[in-house]
Amino acid sequence: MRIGQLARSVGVDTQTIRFYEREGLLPPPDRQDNGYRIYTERHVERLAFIRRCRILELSLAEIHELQRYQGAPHQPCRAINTLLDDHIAQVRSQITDLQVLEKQLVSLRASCNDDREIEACGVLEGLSEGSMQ
Amino acid sequence: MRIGQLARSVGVDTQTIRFYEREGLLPPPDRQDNGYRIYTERHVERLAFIRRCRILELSLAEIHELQRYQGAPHQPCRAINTLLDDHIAQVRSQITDLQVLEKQLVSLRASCNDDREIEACGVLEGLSEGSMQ
DNA sequence: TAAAACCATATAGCCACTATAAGGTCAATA
DNA sequence: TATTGACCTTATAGTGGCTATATGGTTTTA
Ligand SMILES: [Zn+2]
Ligand SMILES: [Zn+2]
Ligand SMILES: [Zn+2]
Ligand SMILES: [Zn+2]
Repeated sequence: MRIGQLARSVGVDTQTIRFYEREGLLPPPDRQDNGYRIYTERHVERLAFIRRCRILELSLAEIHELQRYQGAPHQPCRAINTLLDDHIAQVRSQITDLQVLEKQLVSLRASCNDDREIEACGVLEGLSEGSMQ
Repeated sequence: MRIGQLARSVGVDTQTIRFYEREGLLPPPDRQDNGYRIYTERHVERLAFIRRCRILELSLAEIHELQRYQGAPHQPCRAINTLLDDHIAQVRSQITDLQVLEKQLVSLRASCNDDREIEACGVLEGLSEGSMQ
């Protein structure tokens, strides 16, 4: 199949497919005489794998690492699980950070109603006077 | 004061200060005969304002907008409060998204313990077989 | 036969910086 | 006086993961 069909069947832009190839995540496929890329079913699987990883916000580097593990099927899988644990930890810390941020923003927002002049806006005051901890 | 002292007093890199100037967030200061930038106390305040906004993850575009409001002190402040409301909504949606992500990751992680071969790793299986919703 | 749809490469843009290179200026020290 | 070191300048490229644009070749369809 050609790149357009691969793109449609996995739900990715053709540009993204070429990008993954350049980044070494997707092996370079054979070419037709006219230079068009020809993909096989294995490419579909490989690309779908990448997409599922990306949905989980694994980085391209992490995906690369997972692909290397796939090439050594008899090693213990601890490294894979560790990779995922680290990723989970990072997501949790992002959540925590955003929750702190949300509290600060809500508290700032509470310092003003909608019926003031900008001069007297509590939000702008809060941002200007650095009463942030 | 020169750029280094401004940078230290606000806790920013000198590069970042020049970057803000290029982006129109910080007004271009006067120059000494040798070309060095000379900053005033107003620049300190302005830069500190930007930094406090950035800590709250307001975008440079949003900061720009806030600065425009500062120039019209007798307008009603509704637009400012709306800007903040939108930002809070965005932060909350990020949190929600990350919480969904965390659940998916934890469930994937639960499908494997640390004592398997990569071939049998539940994590890799889950990523390969697309049993994701 | 001509238009529409597809393919190719190369390049730039997004965000908010951060890093590097290559050089000019100034004060203090050996 | 010569040189070190700290400071300043501009210009350019890199980060991540795409996405958009420009320019042109190829295939399919009407
Ligand atoms: Zn990760
Ligand atoms: Zn207000
Ligand atoms: Zn925002
Ligand atoms: Zn495992």
